[in-house]
Amino acid sequence: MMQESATETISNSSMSQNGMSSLSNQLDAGSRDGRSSGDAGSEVSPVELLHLQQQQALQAARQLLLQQPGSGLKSPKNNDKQRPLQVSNSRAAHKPLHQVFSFGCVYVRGCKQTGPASPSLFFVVEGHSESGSGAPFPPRFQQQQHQQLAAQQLVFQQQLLQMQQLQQQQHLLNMQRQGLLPLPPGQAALPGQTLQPPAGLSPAELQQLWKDVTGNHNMEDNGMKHSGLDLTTTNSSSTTSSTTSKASPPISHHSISNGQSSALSARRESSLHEETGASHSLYGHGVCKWPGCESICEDFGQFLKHLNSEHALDDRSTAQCRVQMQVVQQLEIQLSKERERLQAMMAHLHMRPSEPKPSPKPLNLVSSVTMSKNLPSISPPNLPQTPTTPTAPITPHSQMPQVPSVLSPANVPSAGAMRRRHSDKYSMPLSSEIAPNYEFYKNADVRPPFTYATLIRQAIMDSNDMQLTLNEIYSWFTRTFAYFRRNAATWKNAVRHNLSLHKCFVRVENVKGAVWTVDEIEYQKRRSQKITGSPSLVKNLPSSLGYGTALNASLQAALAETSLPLLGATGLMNSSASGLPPSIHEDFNGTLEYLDTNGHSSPGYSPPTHLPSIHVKEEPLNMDDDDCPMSLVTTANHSPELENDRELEEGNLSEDLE
DNA sequence: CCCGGTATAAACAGCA
DNA sequence: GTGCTGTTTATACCGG
Repeated sequence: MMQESATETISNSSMSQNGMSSLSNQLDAGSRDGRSSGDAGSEVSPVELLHLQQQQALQAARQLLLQQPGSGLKSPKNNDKQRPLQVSNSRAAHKPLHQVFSFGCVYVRGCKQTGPASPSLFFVVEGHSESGSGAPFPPRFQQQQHQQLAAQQLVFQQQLLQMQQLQQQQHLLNMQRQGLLPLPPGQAALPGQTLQPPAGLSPAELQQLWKDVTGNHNMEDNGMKHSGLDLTTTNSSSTTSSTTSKASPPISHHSISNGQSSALSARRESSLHEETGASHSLYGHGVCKWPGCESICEDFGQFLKHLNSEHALDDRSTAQCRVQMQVVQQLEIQLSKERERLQAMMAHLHMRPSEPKPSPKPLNLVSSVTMSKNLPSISPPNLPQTPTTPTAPITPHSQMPQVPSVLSPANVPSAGAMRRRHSDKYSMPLSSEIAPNYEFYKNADVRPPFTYATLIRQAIMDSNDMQLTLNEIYSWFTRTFAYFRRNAATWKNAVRHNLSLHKCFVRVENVKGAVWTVDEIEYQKRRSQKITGSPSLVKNLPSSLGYGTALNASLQAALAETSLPLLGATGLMNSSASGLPPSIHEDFNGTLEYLDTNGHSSPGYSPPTHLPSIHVKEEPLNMDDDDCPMSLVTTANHSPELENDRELEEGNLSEDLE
């Protein structure tokens, strides 16, 4: 089985993109069908109406902008010049989402409950698809199909909504990264809101939807507005090219953003939008939202003064900015993961019919998702913690397009097509990977995307006395991973090989015989060797720059956001940290610690360098509802997700990703 | 293309 | 002799 893994990996990885594309096409077609049927009744779809309205508003805003000297939009000519740029940005920001959108389906928490693993849903999808193609059905079946269709639409609508949220999040991220993110209040409620699906909504409803999504900030701000436009346009009229094309011209916030979030532009915005004193991403609710600042500014002007004086271009600001960049990166990674999950879900739903897989095991369904999630990228599957709670996010990384794509374990005799570990280098640490997927790996015959060394270390760390005999390590492997319940000779040999090979594994003679322990220093040494980039700056930031608590809170909040999917999953499965399956947490040093079901770390795992802040659940000081789209999530976050905090911090310390 | 890390396979030795 | 444990070597893949 191992023999073919290499070639399998190659072929799979090479196929992943294409496979995804084809899937996308299929799904796209499916969504088209669904939408076309819905829009067939009206000449102008609600979406189009809304789009037109938004277009008009945008045009008006553009006019205002064009009248502003030095606005970067001095002339239509300039405008044209910028268009490509804007489009480019837009593409960069939305491409993935668009990709997902093209599926006509969005990840929804609801899916976690019903789950993509729902055979009925799957059947519905299939039936719908066939219906779209004009496949004849018996009357009775048609009725049934109709009901199924409705159910399917509901699910898809929910997913679509989720998609919107995702897209918006990404958009916000981009904006934030560019320093011009006017984060409207109420955004935080986004993830949890039970908004009505775009499809079939009236223009008013859509407007309201967008308002809700943007926290009622809306059309005042070009950026947000455009964002909204993109959102609406993309999600609901991905097939109505005419409408979509109209959306491109607008001079979006991108233009402004590209011009930096200078005081000038901010002032411009302020003048543009009377009551938009808070149009600056760093200013909201009369408070400077610079990380760790929170200075109160009576008005926007004062804020600008404050900004220029207190947050001028210096080492500190630069460093803080750098940290913020990392936060954004984390968020983007998470977004990427979410996107992958969605794609995996869609892939699963669509592949399912063509793959008569009579596996009654819910896990298999999950497995399919997991494996297919690898399509475009990598990262280990973040699967449901329990077969009954198919929620955990798939954690693919767009940076790792080499991920082998395995449609499903059932299809791949050797689920271990992945010859190389993924998460080690590009994805989340083992802890965060395995923790949420604990049950999955335990039951699904999927090769864990971790190196043997990582797994061995985890096994040892997982023990009570931090030492295991070879046999116990074997047991841990088989106990923890279904994948290692076969081909014992192969992986056992590999385990032994790794134990001997890596200096980080130390053999200690015991009364009972020989046991293996982990030389953490050596292990970290190994890890650090793989680290790319200098962590020094970030590492020293909190102390040297006085970032302090606020920064930590910010990072944690961001990380909490990063764990949104996990959170969502967790939220469904557990109202609190308790009840979670054993989760492994990783601290700054990359050491893992297992949490018992009560969220308490097992004795002996507390790393010496453990930072208190890691475990401290702080309310993000600098993150109010305005700038934290997922603040609700953050607030609702629980200890299980804190691991992500640590991951981030760990990431900052460059000690995490192998 | 080179190099390092990793996975896999296998040979080999020591030991119970 | 057999099986387990541990070491070492060889080969191949992959990503930087």
